[in-house]
Amino acid sequence: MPELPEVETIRRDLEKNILNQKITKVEVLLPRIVKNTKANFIKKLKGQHFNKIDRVGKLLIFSINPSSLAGGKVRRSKGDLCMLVHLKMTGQLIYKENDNVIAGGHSDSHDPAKVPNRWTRVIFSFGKKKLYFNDLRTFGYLKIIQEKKLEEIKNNFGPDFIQTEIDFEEFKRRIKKRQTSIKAILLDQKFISGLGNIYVDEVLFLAGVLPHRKGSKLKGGEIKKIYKNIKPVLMKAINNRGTTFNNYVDGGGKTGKMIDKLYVFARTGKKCKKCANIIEKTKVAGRGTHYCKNCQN
DNA sequence: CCTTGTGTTCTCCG
DNA sequence: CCGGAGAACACAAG
Repeated sequence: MPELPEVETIRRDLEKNILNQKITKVEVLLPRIVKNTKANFIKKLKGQHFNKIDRVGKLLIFSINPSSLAGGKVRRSKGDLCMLVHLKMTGQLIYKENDNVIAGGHSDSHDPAKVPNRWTRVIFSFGKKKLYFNDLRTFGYLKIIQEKKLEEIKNNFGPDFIQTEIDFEEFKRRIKKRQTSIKAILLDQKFISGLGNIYVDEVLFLAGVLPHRKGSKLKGGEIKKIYKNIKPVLMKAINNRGTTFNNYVDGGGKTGKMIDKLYVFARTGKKCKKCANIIEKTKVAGRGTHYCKNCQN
């Protein structure tokens, strides 16, 4: 379940490795994963290069430039193209320096530690170097769009606490007028972007607020605690290269180190790290929700 | 059956 | 009846 810290970790890993390299081959193994047709997708990418990777919420934006400009001054115009990549729940972007073809040269391996494997959907080649897009449940997508459409797409995302300064009074005012649970509010990508199920539970634990509480009923002090904990939770997760709960790996195919540092998520039945109470699990906003009823009110 | 991020559709309420 | 908010559903596969 890649959320902001996992997507940001991948973004940074890929920026170090694939920028300004000519895309020599694009293989689409599962056509419906690319949003415009397979033929068009390949045509728009082949022979070009990526010169920048941005992120808005959990969405990655790869800028596409003609390879004749590789390494040179980046000049972008409205007609230029971008590739959007959303990992949804089980998408992966794994970069490999060497040709790491599995034994026998087949791509039907059931070993998730090897690429390509049976969940590999798209392969980008930069000469011998490869970037694999894997997706077990195939909710993720890759899509070529015009740069001028970006503004409209970005408008669907709220600020993310990492790239943007957020005014507390505005944050409080907007929470106060919502009649739904604070968990649903924090999961709402139009309100703030980047948080998913894991980090919403973590933020609410640290803020001492129960997830089912309605936004309108929260006290100013409680909203302040939520506000103050969002950035630290995300930064800590980025510094630990993300949470590998089941499927997530970084841009080099390695697991994250954040799972051991979580307070409540996936700790049902275990002792609270602050008060030794038992962590409980329930359902809020349709999602599995973990909390400590002693530390949260 | 359960799991989840997001887009779409349905329902409710004033 | 309208608009908007929120809830429910759809999606896929293990």
